[in-house]
Amino acid sequence: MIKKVLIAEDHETANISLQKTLDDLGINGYHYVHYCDDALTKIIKARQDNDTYDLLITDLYFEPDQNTQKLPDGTALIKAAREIQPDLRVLVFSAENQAHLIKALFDDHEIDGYVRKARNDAKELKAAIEKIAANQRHFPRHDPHLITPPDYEFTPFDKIILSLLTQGVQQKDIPEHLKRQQIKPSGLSSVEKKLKEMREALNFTSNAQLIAHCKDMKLI
Amino acid sequence: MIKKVLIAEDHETANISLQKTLDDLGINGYHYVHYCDDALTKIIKARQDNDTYDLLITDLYFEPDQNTQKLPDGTALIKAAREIQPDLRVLVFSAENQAHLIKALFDDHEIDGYVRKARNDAKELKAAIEKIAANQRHFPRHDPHLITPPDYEFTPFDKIILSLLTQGVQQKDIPEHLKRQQIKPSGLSSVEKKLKEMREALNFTSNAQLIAHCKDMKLI
DNA sequence: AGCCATTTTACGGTTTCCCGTAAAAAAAAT
DNA sequence: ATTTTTTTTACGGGAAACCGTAAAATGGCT
Repeated sequence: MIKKVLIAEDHETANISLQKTLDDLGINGYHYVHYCDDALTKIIKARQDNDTYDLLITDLYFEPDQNTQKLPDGTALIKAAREIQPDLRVLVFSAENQAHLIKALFDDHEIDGYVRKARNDAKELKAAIEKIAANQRHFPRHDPHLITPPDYEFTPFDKIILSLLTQGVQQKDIPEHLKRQQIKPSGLSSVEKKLKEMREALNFTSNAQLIAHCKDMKLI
Repeated sequence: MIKKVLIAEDHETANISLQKTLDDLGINGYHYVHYCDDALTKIIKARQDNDTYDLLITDLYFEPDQNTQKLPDGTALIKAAREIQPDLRVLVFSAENQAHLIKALFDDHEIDGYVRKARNDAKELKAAIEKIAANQRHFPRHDPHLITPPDYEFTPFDKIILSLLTQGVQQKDIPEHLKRQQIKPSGLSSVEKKLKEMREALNFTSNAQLIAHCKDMKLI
């Protein structure tokens, strides 16, 4: 049964709709906040008062503003919240549509549901909350707008190289940057090999194409 | 005075919040739709019935689904609506944060207000509607998250070149692609000059950096 | 330690890209 | 129609990227 819910969502309109959704479901024991840090504070407080939340509904991305926050995003909030209260159920409500990122939420953070901000999101929210109340997980239904998982797994090293390229560092100068950061393979040949490997894995012909793709995937 | 309002917004939750905002303002003569085409239909019908809308509140981007639509986005809706009813006032409500795109809405489409989906969007919506009711335009307040206007104006020709590069066409092969599409300057030197010009205008050192930037700006 | 497997680096040859200059073509002006 | 101006193209040298191969270094393993 779900009685006490915490909403963490910085967009005021989205927050209001979440509240209305809970009203419609007859769940009136909810609080809402517009910052990750406030959410964590409430979770800690509730734990101390032995009156924990049954469900956290959170967005993934929070826009930074003048109030500096410790928790950078929803994922960090989930991680921190679970350290306080491991049995807290979590429903993520976000516009994110990259399948591998959503999959990672289920796999690595064991979230209980994901609803994408999209055409029928209010109806889907209700369905998700009811499923979670029945101790089921709610996976996004097959959605043609979910971007298919990447055909290649980018390592941190890959991302560093690509990131340097996007910053305007030319290939031949990448080795010195790597050495400065004490990153293990730093030879120019290794950089060339890595780039070739990425291009071939994705069937690309140029680095330009590779960088464009990574930007689309929001990898860098 | 604003009495009759049309809401065009595909995200159900956002749509609900817009309705609630109008309720709070005491405006109860509103209709809402989830598709651009439906919005235009209603505007045409209202015109025929001599009961036109006072205000259109619309999103910019509508996700395509199985219902094929004639109007691709909010901008097209605004354009089409104004042809039916030139005095229709328009408030755009979108997550878009590129200043030059928002500016273009005010300049080219003479919209009456813009509210960005962000932290205090519900309060800002109310302020915007009240200002429009008082025959004023509502410009987004100075917002650090509005992306500053680009330092370089990309021509269609620029975009074609960049687009070819992101598709994996190598530079030396761009001339034949241009000739095939019968685009006027098609020499390799012209392509090189253009790229150099773009890089220098933006203080970039490589094409990789240039492409990354354009992807960030959603220009390609 | 010594040996093997793997990874990393160094080196060359080739292709592509970069950039300046000059020739050619096109457009504008007289 | 001819000159002037601007735009486009062609060409060539030099730098960077690409790619295969071989040498060197690294990391287990007995």
